[in-house]
Amino acid sequence: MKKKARINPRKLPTQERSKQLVDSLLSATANILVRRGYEGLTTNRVADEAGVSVGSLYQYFPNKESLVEALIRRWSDGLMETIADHYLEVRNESIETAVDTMVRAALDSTRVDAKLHRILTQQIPNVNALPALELFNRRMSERVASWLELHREELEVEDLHLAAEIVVMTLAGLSDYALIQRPELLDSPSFVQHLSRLVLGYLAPTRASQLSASAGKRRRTSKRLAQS
Amino acid sequence: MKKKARINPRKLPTQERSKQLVDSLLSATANILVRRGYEGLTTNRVADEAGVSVGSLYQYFPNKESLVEALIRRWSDGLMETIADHYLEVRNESIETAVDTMVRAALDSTRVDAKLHRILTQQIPNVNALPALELFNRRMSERVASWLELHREELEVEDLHLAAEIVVMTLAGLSDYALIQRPELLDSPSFVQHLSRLVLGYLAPTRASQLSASAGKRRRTSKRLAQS
DNA sequence: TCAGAATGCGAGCAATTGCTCAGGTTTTGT
DNA sequence: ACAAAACCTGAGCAATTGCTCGCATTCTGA
Repeated sequence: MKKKARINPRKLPTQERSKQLVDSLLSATANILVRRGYEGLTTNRVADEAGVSVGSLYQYFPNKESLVEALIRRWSDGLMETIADHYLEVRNESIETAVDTMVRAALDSTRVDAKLHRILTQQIPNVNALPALELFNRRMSERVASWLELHREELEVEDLHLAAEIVVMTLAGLSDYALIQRPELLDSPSFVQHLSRLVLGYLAPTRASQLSASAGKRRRTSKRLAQS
Repeated sequence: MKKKARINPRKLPTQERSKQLVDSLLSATANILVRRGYEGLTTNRVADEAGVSVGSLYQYFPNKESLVEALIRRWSDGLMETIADHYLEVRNESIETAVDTMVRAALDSTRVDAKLHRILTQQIPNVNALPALELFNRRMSERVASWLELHREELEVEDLHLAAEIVVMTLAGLSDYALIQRPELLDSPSFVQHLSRLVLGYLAPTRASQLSASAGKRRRTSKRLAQS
């Protein structure tokens, strides 16, 4: 148990064989994380689960942390991709619809692989994955900001970048919170409604107030099933 | 390194001497957490730092986790208290002022002992402190909910309990996020402004829209320095 | 074909950790 | 004063972990 034996991997996977090996190591890592948590994650165990030997593991990962880091990178890239899709979907919609879609997208992406999502977001502080997370958030914020630009005149906030960041932070935070402490909320229609109102009321309170005024008793009818 | 040797402490501190011991153990735990992180937290090290022997530690804490759990309890109790004060302050104020105060309170409580706050919230998943955290959130939500009751007619949300929970979750989440990823924001006036707008726009979009309408060019002048 | 590079193996080392226990010291109640 | 209870000590056990290294196997390209 030295301090930090090595920082770079000894080799990069060039042949197909080794690429598969790296891949199965990451999958094994994910499995073990889900089944036994971070405490139960052992390099020996990972190698075992992946059906390779520890030695091979240490060819491509300099240490235990880097395993989790790599997994987080793979995972957040996937997340980014699916959310980018929603972003495209939404370019030409009204603010109300777009916000609704974004909220659903956030909740959906939390639900997918919920258990892994949960463990990864929780364990991020344990590994040096903050940079990766920051990057992720920055890219998300930029996306949202550039979407906000499209609606500039309808919005009642000036600093669109700060606004975008706050929206992203809010949705991510509330999704995670719900996942961890109130899983029922994730599937509750009224939760979606409230989140939409939260975001819309922030970006365009006037529109939001109109909306809640016109919804005296009747249910609001917003369809749009986010998928993926 | 057994699995979980014992769950209950052997003794409860009854004499004054041992109470001080327990206290210094918790403080030592906090110090070490701040200086070396959770990885660096060792029962031997804690005992050393507190100037007692490991044996004594294990008289009052059944295992390592319980140390951190106890620390989290002590810390969240303190938090709860200071925030409860703000709650009293605010009973007779307008929604706008009250929201502003709550936002500032949230940011303040994050700033105090920022480093410890950060490590504790991050390490909560590592120990069995979720129950304590849930309790904390529930109590906070109840406080906020009962405050919302006072303004029932002015609000444009029906489910006040859900609303309270969302407000609490939002403020806590954004404060933590800011602390960890954008510390500058914690002291930025415009961040406070945005958060107030976020919450107000959710609870009472009509009022929020009036507010942002009347703030064409001029700076909004909201004083009120939250202290504590 | 075949050398050398890439890949893979896994027993085992070195270090560390959480925790115990037999025994000493201090406090309390009488 | 004195016994019992509460408190404290710390050497060291048992287990576990991250990681290395000498060697075997497979692949690549000329």
